[in-house]
Amino acid sequence: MTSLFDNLPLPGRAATIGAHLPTVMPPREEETGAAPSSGGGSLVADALLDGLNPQQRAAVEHESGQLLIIAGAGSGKTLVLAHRIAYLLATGRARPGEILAITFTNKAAAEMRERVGDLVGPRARSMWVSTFHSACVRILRREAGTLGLRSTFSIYDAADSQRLMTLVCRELDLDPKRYPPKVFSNRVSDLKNELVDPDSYAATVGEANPFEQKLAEAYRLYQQRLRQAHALDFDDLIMTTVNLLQAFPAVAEHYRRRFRHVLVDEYQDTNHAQYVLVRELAGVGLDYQAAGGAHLPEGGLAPAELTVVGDADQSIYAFRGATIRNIVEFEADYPRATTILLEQNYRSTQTILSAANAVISRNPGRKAKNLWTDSGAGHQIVGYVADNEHEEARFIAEEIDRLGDSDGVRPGDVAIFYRTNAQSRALEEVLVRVGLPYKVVGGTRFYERREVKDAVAYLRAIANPDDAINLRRILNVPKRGLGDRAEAMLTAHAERERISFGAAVDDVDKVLGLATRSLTAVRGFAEMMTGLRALADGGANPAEVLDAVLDRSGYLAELRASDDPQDASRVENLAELHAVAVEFSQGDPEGELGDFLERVALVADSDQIPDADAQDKGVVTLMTVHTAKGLEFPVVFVTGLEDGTFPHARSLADESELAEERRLAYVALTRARQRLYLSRAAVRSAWGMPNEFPASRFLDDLPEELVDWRRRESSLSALRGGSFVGGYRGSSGGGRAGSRGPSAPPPSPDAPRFGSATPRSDVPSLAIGDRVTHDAYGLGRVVAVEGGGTNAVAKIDFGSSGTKRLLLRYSPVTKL
DNA sequence: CCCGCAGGGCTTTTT
DNA sequence: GCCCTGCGGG
Repeated sequence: MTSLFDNLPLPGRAATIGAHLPTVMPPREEETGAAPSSGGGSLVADALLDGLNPQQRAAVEHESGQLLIIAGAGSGKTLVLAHRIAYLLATGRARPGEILAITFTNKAAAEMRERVGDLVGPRARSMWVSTFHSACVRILRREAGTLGLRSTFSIYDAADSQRLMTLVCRELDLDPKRYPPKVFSNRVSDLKNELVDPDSYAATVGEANPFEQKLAEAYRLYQQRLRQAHALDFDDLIMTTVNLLQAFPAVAEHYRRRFRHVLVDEYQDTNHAQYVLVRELAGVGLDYQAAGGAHLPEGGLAPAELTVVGDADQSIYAFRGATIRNIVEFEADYPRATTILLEQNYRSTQTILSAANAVISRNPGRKAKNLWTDSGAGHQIVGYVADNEHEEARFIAEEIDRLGDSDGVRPGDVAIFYRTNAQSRALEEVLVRVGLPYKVVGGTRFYERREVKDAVAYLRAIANPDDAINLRRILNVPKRGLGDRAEAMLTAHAERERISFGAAVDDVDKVLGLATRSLTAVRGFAEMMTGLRALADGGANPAEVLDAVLDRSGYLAELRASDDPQDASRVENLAELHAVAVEFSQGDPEGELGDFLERVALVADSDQIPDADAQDKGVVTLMTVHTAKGLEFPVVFVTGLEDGTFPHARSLADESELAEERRLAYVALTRARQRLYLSRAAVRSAWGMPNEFPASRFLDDLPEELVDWRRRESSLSALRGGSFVGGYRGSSGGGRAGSRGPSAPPPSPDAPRFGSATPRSDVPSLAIGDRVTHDAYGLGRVVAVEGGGTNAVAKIDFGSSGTKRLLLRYSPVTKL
């Protein structure tokens, strides 16, 4: 009903596959000798093993079957993968076209391509080195016909999907309070990541559960609308490819014959759909495994060699469906698999590694692993407790400045990490003030800016006339006097005639109920679009099409005419988009509009990370810890180490979420090569409201001798009588005032008390609506409760004192 | 139909 | 503290 295959004859179960494939390389038994490779010039396989440690070498040389490489942070994972690919080529065990290497980000893919290219030269070109998503797009474009899909299908990003879901919910008359489109959108994403289609979901939904029933309805309609628009959302890219491979054995066989070596990077971040995709592509099904691994179906194709690389301790994407099970259970999934452990770290000092190990070792149920290095202890970690986020930022800026003067550290050597994007503001303010050049990676992304999305919407609507979401977005942008009413008439016409929204626009003369004014406007719009499509079809490159769009639509003229300074920066952003298009055409003169749109759709935050150019002094890089994964910097500041910030408040109540936060902290710490700074703010404002936060539990785990505390406690806690030993409590018994701290006056009886630094054992159990009293804020009413037990956080409305979110364990709150 | 304003919700993390 | 949505006046 809602699957893409509805109107297509579904082949039955996989037929037995005939002829043996001609493309498999003749097996070569022992290839360890220094055989100069054939096509690759003077490349000698042995040279690829030079300088590798024994484990790395084993990972490069390993032959046949499935290989799991557990690669600790900084253990040379990318090097091993690149060398393994080059080694496959150099020994003649594979030809470039037989290799499929999958990464998560474009940046990682580009790096991999470059490194392999450096090793084997231009023949690396015919390998597929790409992200999960772009590999799927490539397959889907090629096989679009099989699916009854236009090969120029649109790719909807999260914002597009959410808009569509909002429309769908409205169409279903759902109360946005009870059934928030955003929640629906996320749930649908989860379902797709689990490969649950609308029908099977509907079948599992309990009758007594109205929420799930509505969700099932919305999912079905959402999927239908996507298909009508010839659009796929991010999750569809994976799910649809899996469906394709499973429903059409001939297609699956084609790719299995082609890709004899499948390599997957960051395997710990794969979700279920990606896991199944890998299995389908490699042809290593569980059926095969169940048969003992030795038996092949008659005349069948031997499975591809599968190499996966990952580190369970760096799995930080559970929230988007990644499951650590895929790597933890790899050996169970593939009983004949070989596992190689890379524990020697080539990135960080022993001090940094010891700190990271101390933090991660607290995670329950974790396979023991210990990173080590022979590069020495290095600098002590620097700890700092600031009074608030502005002071934290000031400390960081001063420190960067000082390091520049005393140690020649350049801005480009430095990265500042935070848990959530919102934290970047305070840091940016100070960096601007002191004049340190910086760049924020992520956050409000370039491609999410309104004007950029508008321009891209034009391009998408040109490439795919049925793309209703994007057409509707631009129908009245810039203003053409076409409002809700005109749009509703067009929609009604489309439904009556069972044509797409885009077709209705072209058919405007037959649309009933349109005012003459509107009719003229729509006609003008339709003619413009027709003209633009003709231009694109006539071979104009993306930049030229974009030019025409901005010009003929009047979009640019409108912005230029405005005296709003924001509009001036919008023009600049459009100019930047244009530059991207020009650059694209230079890199790929044959590239068509669809190719450009694909590039635009699949960019990630991490793709805009500045290269720390040796020439340049570079800029300080600010980003979330998630974005930082896979990167390294000589100097790293990890900020906001507070319980409630990092770990995030929403994870405090759940053990598995807390474990993920801990892995996140592990990732953060292991990015640092030489110097690591850990800071926290005693008070941090969110929603313009200051809140007090206790030290992060992760700080507790650090062995004391590793950390040089520049400031141990906040003024506030000193004021309170120094009952707070800033930075570390617990492990050493906690207790007395830090002897280095300023001696604190005894608390005056009427000084406000905001919280107690030592956790209380009698956490009051509160429910929404309870009336409470707080030692400082007075009477209040509980408006929300998050978490439970000792980690409970309550949002309490104190009337004139405002609404506060309090970690009850530390707050002097009494239930009335 | 367009614009301005008020109010509510929002902050995890992303291909 | 910011952005989007919904509402009312022009």
